[in-house]
Amino acid sequence: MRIEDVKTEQDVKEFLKDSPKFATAVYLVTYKMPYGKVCTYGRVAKLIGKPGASRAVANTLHNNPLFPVVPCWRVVKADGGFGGDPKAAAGRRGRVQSEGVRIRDGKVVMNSDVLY
DNA sequence: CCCGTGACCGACT
DNA sequence: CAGTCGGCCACGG
Repeated sequence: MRIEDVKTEQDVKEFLKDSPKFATAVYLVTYKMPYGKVCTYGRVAKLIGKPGASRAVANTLHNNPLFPVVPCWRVVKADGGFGGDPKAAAGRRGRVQSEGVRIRDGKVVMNSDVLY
């Protein structure tokens, strides 16, 4: 299964059939995130029934094998900041901003409107 | 099965 | 409001 052919939720599941259960759940939730919205690592953890696993979520998204099908750039830190390698972080910030999300001091302006 | 590794979080100073 | 601190947890070696 090639990444170019992944176009539906089923395709995503198929592509990740050999991945750990937790990782699959993370990518699936992220896959559903709407354009122009963002979510925090902690919230994603709760959404998949693993409250407290924010770090694990981050580790997982760091190795996103389905970029850009799975919009991992829409997942940010609790304070709206972008973690990881500064270069990559800047790239994700640019994408989020291009989707119309307001950025201030390098961080997403967190509010109920942009929060998924 | 223990251990180190992080794109983290919330509480507290 | 900016740091610090302890706790968290899946994953791979």
